[in-house]
Amino acid sequence: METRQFDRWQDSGIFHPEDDGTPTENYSIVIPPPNVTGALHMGHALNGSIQDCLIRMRRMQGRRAKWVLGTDHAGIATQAQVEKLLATEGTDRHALGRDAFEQRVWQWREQYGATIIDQFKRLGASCDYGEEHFTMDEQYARAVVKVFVALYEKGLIYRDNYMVNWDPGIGSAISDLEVEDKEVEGALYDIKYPLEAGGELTIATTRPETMLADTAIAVNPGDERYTKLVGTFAILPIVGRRLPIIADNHVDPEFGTGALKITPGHDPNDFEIGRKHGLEELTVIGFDGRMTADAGEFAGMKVLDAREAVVERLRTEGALGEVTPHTHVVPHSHRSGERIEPLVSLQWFCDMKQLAQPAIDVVENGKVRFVPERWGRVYLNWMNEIRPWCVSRQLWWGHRLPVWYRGGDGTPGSEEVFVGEAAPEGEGWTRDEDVLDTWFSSALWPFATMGWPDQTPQLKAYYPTNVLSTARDIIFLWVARMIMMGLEFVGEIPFDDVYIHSVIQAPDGRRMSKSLGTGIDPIEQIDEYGADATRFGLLAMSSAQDVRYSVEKVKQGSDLANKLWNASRLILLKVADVPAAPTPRTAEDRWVLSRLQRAIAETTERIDAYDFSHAALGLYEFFYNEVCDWYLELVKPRLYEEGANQDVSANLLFVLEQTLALLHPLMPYVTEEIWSLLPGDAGARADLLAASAFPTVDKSLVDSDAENDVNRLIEAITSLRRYRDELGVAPKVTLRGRLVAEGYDDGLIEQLQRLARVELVADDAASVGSLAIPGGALEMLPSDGFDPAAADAKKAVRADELREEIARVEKKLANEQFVAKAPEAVVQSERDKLARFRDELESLG
RNA sequence: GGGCGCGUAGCUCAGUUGGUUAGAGCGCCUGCCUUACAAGCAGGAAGUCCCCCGUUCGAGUCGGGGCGUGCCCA
Repeated sequence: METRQFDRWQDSGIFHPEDDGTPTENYSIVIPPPNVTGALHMGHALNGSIQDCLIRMRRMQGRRAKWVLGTDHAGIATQAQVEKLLATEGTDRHALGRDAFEQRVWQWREQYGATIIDQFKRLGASCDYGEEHFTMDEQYARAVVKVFVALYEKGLIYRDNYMVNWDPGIGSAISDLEVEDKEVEGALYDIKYPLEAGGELTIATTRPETMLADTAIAVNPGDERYTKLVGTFAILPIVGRRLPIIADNHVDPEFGTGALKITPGHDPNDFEIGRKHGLEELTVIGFDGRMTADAGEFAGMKVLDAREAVVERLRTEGALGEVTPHTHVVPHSHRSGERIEPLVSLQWFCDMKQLAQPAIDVVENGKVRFVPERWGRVYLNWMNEIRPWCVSRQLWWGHRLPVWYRGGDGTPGSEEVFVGEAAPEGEGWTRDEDVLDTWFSSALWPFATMGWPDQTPQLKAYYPTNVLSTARDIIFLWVARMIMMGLEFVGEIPFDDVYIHSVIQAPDGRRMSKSLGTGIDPIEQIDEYGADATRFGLLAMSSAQDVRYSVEKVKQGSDLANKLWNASRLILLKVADVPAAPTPRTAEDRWVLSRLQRAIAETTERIDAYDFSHAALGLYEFFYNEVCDWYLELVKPRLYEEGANQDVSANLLFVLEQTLALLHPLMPYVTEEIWSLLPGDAGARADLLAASAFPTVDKSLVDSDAENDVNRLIEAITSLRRYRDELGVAPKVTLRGRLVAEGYDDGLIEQLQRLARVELVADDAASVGSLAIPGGALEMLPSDGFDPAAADAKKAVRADELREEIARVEKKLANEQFVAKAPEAVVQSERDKLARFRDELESLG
């Protein structure tokens, strides 16, 4: 069923709107590009449901609705996958060579790159599948090069020897955002540094092996213990180098001994201090994660082995003090999981300060709006402290830097540099080996997918897009950079709204992750419960916070789908073949049409406000509790009439049709399927629900009086049912009673009798029980199956409750402050309440 | 260290600018194979709204403090 409907949508072309009109008239979303290596996870499934809900509603509202689809080449992740594959073949990328390796990656993409897109189709996502973008497409690559060159020419991209996060696992620098701090059980080693002037200075460190590259010792200028030492020298154990003792505010006097060894080549903080004080940057750890030749006897050792060896050597020299267990945070690569090695390296950086300012402005002035609002502040905090971005990666899979070098004396940095969109003229140029950070290209996604740098019709029709829907962990990686690049290169924000959706956690509250074994596969949920139920469930459980995965909500969705089927079966089986139209004749007709108007208004408002949970649950409530539980039951007598009632048929069809349309953005499949069964000109709907109009409120159908009347009827029926149940009256027994209440016309009285199984008679015999209903009371008359003793007991319980409530309200009204200060309406409602309780107590007799 | 959340029924969560007897789904209990649906229907029980103090006629909601818990940034 799902495949059939999906194909009908696809074939109809509605997913692919023309490149006409303006971005204001049109509605567009670019998908946050999923990783080409990836499979659909719960976050994608939720985000897909959200975006599809928005797109489908706008499309039904008559706008050109375009959902731009594609994937990200994900440099590191993809390269790692292919390298793993090569390893199983007993080879590696170096044996293959760069060109062959790149070909293998492309091959790999051909084979696996469509997985996630196929999975989006299963979800029912109405993306424009006619164009599938990829961050490594030829046209896209042009955009990337153009941006790089432009930023270089502006002086914002530059090459520098700077401390980077080196990931020895993949052999590349990575950005700050790809680094994750983890707590590690280590030790704090006290090392004694002899002082030139005599004596020694003990320094605590977690990384003794880096001492080989120490070039200073620092103390806090306010630390009186060391004031005398500033300006003097210490001797580095093992190596024998003279280390100046300097003063720097950065040193925490509370940590360790208050004196800090400074290793500018291997620690980010030390690097800053080193640059400030003009210290030498020595390197003893190499890019391969082993000690370099400058490490002397330790050369070639792995870092952790060198640590032990250095400690041992210090011990034999008598330079080792106490060693105490110590838990500290160590940066790890988000990519390979390995410990980050902070290394000074010649890399390409992008200075973000200048780009950030306009991107800060548009959020501050509300041009770009975050939902929920608080994420805007998170964005601004980060943007205000933005730091240079290391954009070069020592990988083979990605956009190669448009940079060429010539000459030089062999040391990096001494060459002639050329940056341009095409290779430079002349001999002897070699191109930079490195590629750009994947996120550099994803930052261009909202406009590069639309053909930029060409001024394409698509760009004119759909940029800026309306909303970017994504998870909060992507705010810095994507959202911020997309806004900066959009403003810089198109001169326009990339999207009006940024909707930050919930992160879905495992049912036990832990992170959903494959490695923890806490992941739940959305495709399995779709297999088990259907795409509609999965979508409904995800939307219903989403909120402004993180939420735990709740399979109950998915089941609720599947219950709703089931209910739609069954209710439709009843309707389609019984109605006359008439056009769907609102044709109110009775109170329940006016009631349901009025309730429908409220459902339309609420659903529209909620989706407009990205409140998907209430939109979903509100429609569930409307259809279950109002349409099925009451309207269908109320109209059954008319429906079962000989030859089917024309008015009720038209009404039922109208209500069903409108409900299907309201639900379509949330549950596209089942609604489309039922839609195709509705009687139309040819006895079945040939037109697609997906292309039909989204319901709008018809004010003439709003009828508060009818709502009141039927709500009162419902309350009366429910009260009587409860009363019967509490008194142990058998379900089939029809009671006898006398109605002593205002506001029930003949129609309502008939419904009350039927649905609560009571015969209302004009009999002035003494009552044997009394039940409060809206507008008065229902007095019970003796009848078979009715036990007056039970009724008396019940009456006593109720009377006690009432006396309690009356006392409470009386006390409230006796409070002069309350009567004087509370709004009149509140006071009046308390008075009404009191009157109602007193009446009811009275009626109990 | 700085920041942002969360704590309401057994579970997962709603709860508008403070104002009926605080809600839903699931689970639980009772009854019903009522001709759309037993994957259903009818009804029910169940809450010290984390704790303390304050503001207010009135606090789940606002303010302060505390406890517990999760995340982000440095």
